[in-house]
Amino acid sequence: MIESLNRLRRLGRMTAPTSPTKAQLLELVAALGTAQWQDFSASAARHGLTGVQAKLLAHLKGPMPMRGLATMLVCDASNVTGIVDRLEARGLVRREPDPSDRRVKNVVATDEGHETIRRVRAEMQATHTALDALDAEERTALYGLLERLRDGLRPGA
Amino acid sequence: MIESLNRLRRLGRMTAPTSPTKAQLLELVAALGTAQWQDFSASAARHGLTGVQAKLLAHLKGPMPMRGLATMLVCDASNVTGIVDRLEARGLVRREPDPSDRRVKNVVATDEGHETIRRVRAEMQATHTALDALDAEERTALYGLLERLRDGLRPGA
DNA sequence: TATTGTTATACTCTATAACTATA
DNA sequence: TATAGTTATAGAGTATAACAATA
Repeated sequence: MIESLNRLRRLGRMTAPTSPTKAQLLELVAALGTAQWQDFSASAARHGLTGVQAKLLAHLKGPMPMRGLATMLVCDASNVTGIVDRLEARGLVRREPDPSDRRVKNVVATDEGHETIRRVRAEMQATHTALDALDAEERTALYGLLERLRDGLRPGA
Repeated sequence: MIESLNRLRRLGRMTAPTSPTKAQLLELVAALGTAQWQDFSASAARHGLTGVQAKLLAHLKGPMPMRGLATMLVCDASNVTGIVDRLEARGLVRREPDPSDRRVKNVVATDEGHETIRRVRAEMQATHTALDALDAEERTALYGLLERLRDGLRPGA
């Protein structure tokens, strides 16, 4: 237990001999965010998807109204029409009428849609080896820290 | 020392009672990356900049050739022309000839460019309070971990 | 009246290909 | 020949404003 914490500390000490400032930490978070998005987009592109299309598909666990997708993507609802149009044209999602509100259209992933995003996810996991060195306790600590960072960035999330 | 490590661990325990899987960690890294970019873009927009424009300006510490900017932004060189055009039209950057290679144009931030990006950075720091709770040792550990994550995402970086 | 989804429009970012001027 | 920067072009994402259908 103490050993895993010491290891956690050693991981930090390895590359940052002096204590980083808040500005340096924010810069690194930005670099990590950029790297994450670029890798995800590149992986998506290998499967014929744009980054945004893959992101929508990845969040589509069940039927979701267009409006909900706009909220998830943090963009105007009018944009979702085009994004879903292109995914639907490729047979990766379907639009279904909502039984309880005829204004609403629910978007659902097709089998091919599920399969495609599954491959993108698998590819991401395969190329991310940095996390494999962490044991269960270290992952827990890291998860909590990242969660706090994210909540700090988006208080409402 | 041990106390700060325990605190680090407690921070993790707080919101993740069970050990997260690699998939869950990657999903959280993605969410953090998205949140980071959206906050940065929103801050940039408040100062009349797009996210990419602000990113270019933020990395422009000294004179940089167009080619170097393309490498930094991880995009084709042809895109940089337009991005710099728009920044230059607003008086935030200048193009200067390179003395040693007449093919090269070096981009430099104007005083107004520096001032604008300084305000964006200040705004980001002000809204990111999550890091303030960490002491020097915790920041060091976190920095090292984030660095490892980033390097795992982009082995070449 | 308010909300959902869509259309029309304009702008930015993106890659590709072709061009020029230099090296 | 190769490289730096640009132009032209087409596609995708973005916000704004207006609209029809429904609540």
